[in-house]
Amino acid sequence: MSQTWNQYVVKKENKQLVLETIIHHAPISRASIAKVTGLNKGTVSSLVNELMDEHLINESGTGVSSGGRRPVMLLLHETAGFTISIDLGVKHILGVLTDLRGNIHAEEIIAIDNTAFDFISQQLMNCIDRLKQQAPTSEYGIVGIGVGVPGVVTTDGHILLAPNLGWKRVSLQQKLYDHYQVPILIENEANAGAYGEKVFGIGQATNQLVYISASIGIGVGLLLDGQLYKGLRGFSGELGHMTIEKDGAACRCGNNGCWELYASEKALLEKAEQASLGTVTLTDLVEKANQGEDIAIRLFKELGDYLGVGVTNTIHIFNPEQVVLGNSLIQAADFILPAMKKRIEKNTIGFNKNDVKLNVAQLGQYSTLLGIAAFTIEKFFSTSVNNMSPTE
Amino acid sequence: MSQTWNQYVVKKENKQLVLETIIHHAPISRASIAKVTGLNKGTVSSLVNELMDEHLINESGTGVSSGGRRPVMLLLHETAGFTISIDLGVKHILGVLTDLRGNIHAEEIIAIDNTAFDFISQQLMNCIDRLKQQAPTSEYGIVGIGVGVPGVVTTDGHILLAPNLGWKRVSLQQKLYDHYQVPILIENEANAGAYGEKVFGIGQATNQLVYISASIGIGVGLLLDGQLYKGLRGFSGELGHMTIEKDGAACRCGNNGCWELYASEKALLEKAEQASLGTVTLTDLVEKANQGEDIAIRLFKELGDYLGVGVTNTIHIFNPEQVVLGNSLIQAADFILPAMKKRIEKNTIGFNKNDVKLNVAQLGQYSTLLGIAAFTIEKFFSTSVNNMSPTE
DNA sequence: TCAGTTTGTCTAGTCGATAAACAAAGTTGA
DNA sequence: TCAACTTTGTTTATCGACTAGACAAACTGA
Repeated sequence: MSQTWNQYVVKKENKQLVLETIIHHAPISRASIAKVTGLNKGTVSSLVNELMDEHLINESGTGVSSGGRRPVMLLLHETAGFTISIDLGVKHILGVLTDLRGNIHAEEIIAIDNTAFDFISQQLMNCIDRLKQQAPTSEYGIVGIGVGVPGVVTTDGHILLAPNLGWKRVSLQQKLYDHYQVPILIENEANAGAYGEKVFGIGQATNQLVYISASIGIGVGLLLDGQLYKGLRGFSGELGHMTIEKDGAACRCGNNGCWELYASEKALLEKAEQASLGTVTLTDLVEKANQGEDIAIRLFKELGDYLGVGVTNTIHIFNPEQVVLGNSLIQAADFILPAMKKRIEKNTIGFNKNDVKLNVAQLGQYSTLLGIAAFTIEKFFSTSVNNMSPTE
Repeated sequence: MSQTWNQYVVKKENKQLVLETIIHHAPISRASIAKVTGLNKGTVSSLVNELMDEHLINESGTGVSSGGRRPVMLLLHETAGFTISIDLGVKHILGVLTDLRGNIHAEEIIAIDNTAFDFISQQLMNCIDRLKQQAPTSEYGIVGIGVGVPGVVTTDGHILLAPNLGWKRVSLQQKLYDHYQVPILIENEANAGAYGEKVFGIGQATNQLVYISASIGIGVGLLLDGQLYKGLRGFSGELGHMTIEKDGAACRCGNNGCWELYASEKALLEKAEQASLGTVTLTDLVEKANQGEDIAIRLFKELGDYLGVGVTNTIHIFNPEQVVLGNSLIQAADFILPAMKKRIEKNTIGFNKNDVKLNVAQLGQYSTLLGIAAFTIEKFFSTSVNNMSPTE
C-alpha cells in the first residue's frame, strides 16, 4: 500500500518541520518559526506546546525586542536523551556518549588485537556499558545505540562482510538489541562519515557530498540530493574497487587495478617497505615527512596523485558540491593534498570542476561517530514526533 | 521558505496518487483504487469525479462482477493531449508525437549534415511543426515539447556544451518557448534514456538503474532511488570521462585514460581504420561481423571487454538493480555482450554482482524519445492536478 | 503618555479525509 | 424464482488540522 495523505500526516510533517527549525535556528521565537516555515502563527504555537509537553524543547527566557513585545526563545532540550555511538575500527573501538544535539559527554577507547567476532562484541558491550553508566538521568534515557563498521552492511543492518576484521555474515544488530532493548543501528563507516560531515561538519550547507574514507582500504559515502545513497541492497560506494588501471594488479576482491591498491594506507605502507623503509606505520611516515625525509614525502605525493585520479572520477560521475577526505589518511593531509589537488586541477572537466570544493573532514576522527549519532537522533525524533496514532 | 503541509497539499498528493494508480493498473474500478491506495472509498470517488471533469480519465464500461455489483472501470484518457519529443542526434533529428500514455502517433526523421545552431534549430522547428500538424484535436492540445541533447545540460535547461554538435552555451529552451508558448524541456539524452527505460521499457520495476548511452561518446543516465540523479548543476553521469587507465591516452576533455577513449563508437571506428578496414561506419562493421569477418568480430570483442571494465566500476559504485545498455552500439549487441558479460562476471565483487541484471535497451532507438515524453507527460499531470489554488 | 509594533493565544470557519449508512446492481443457492 | 448475500459507488455526519483574524500582553519611541 502506498503512502496516503491525511490530516495526521500533515500534522506529523509540520511538527517535524517545527522541531527541525528550532534545532537549526536556535534560539528562535514562535513568531520567527512562523515566518521561516510559512506556517500560521497559531499552528506553530500549538505544535510548540506539544513539543514542550514531550520535553523535546525548552523555553529559554526572552530575547531582545525589535520594537514590540519581547519574544520567548525556544531551544532544543538537548539533554532529554542520549545516544551511544561506536566507531568500530580494526585497531580500536572508539565510543562516545552524545546528547540529542551531538555534543560529546563521554568517550571510551579500547585498543584491540583480536578481531574475532565474539571477542569484539564482548569488548563492544563493555564499552557501551561504561558509556551508559556515565549518562546523566534524562527524560528519554539512551534513545539508541549505533555502530559504524568497516565493511559491507545491508540496508537492513546485517554485516555481510568486514574484510579487515575477518567477519562474514554476522548479526551484531540482533545481539545488541537482545541485550539493550533500544533501537540499534549498524552502518558502514564511510556512509556514517558522510552523514556526520553533512549534519555536524563541513558539509552542512551541501546536498551533494562525496566522503572519501581513506584508511587501510578506501570506502566512499555518497550523499546525493541530501540523502544517503545506499544502492539496491546497501553495497554502493565500493569506489575502493573502481578500476583505475585496466588489467592492473589483481585485487583480492577479484577485480584488477582497483583504486585502493594504489591510494590506500595499505598501499602506502607496502610501498614504504619496498622503498626499504621497513615495516612502518602511517604515524611513523608522517613523522619522517615532517622531518623532511625525501622518500616519505615522495610516497605521500604519489599517494595524493593516485587519490586525485579517483577523486576526478567521482567528480565526473556525481558532479558533487563537495568532496570530503576523511579517516586515518588525513593525518598526512599536508603532504597528500597538494599532489591530489594538482591532479584534480589538471584532469577534471571545467564544468564539473568549477563548483566543487575539496575539503578535509572537519570532524577528524569523529566523522563516523557523529554520523552514527545523527542517524540515531534523527530516528528518535522521527518516531517521537510520530507516536500519535489517529485513534488518540 | 520550506515545504509546509496543509489540506490542499494533501488533496493534490492524493489526487496524483489516484491518477497514477489508474495509469498503472488500468482498467481499474473505484473500489480497487481504494484498496490499492488505502484511501477511503468516498475520497476516491470524489477525486475520480474531479479527474473526469478535467477529462484526464474516462469510464470504459463495466468490468466483470466478483459476486456483487459490477465495477465501473476507469482508464487514462490518453488522447486528451499530446507531446512532441525530439531526439537530437549528431546525424539526424528524430521526432515523435506521443499521447499521454507514450503511444507514438506520428514520427519524423530529418538527416542533418550541418550542425550549426541556427541551422539545426530551424530544422528542429520544421520537424516540430510537421508533428504538430498531425496532432488530432484534443482537450489539452500539445501539452509540452521536449528535446534530448547529446551534451551537458544544466538543471535549468541551458545547453552548456554539446561537443559533437560544436555547441557552446546556447539557449534552445527560450527560443522554443518564445515560438510555441508551451512548456519546453531540454534534457541530456542519457538521462532521458534512463527515464524512458524506467517508465516504458525494461526498467519499470527498477529503482536503481544505470543507463549506458554508448554511441560516438559514452554518457550515463543515473536513476537512483527511483529518481533521476543530476548532481549539483546537472553535470553528473560523465562516466565517459572516468579514468580506467591512469595516465592513459589524453582525452580532449583534459583527462587521461577516459573510458570513452576505449569503449565508444568513435574508438571502435578509429581502431577499425588502424586495422586497415578503412573508413567504415558502425553499420558496416556489424555487417562485416555478421558475415564472419574476424577483424570486425575481434574489434567488437575488445570493445565489449572495455565496456565491461566501466560497467564493473558502475556496479561497484552504485549497487544498481539493472544496467541497461542503450544508444547506437546496441546494433552490435550480439557481438559486444559476451565479452562484456565475461569481464563483468570475472571482475565484479560477488555481493554487488548477485542482484544486478544486464540488459539491452528494450525501447531501442526510442529510449531517449520516450524518456523525454515521460518527463513532459509527468510535468503536465503534475501541474494539471495542481492547478487549484486554495482561494478557488 | 500614547500611538504603533511585535509576540503569542484564542476563536470561528474552511476544507479534506474518514466512517458508516445507504442505494444500486449484481451473484448464488435452495 | 426469489431471498440472502456481495460488491460497488454515493451520500452524510463527524473529526481534526490549518488559516485568518481578533485580541491581549508586552514593549519601543517620540
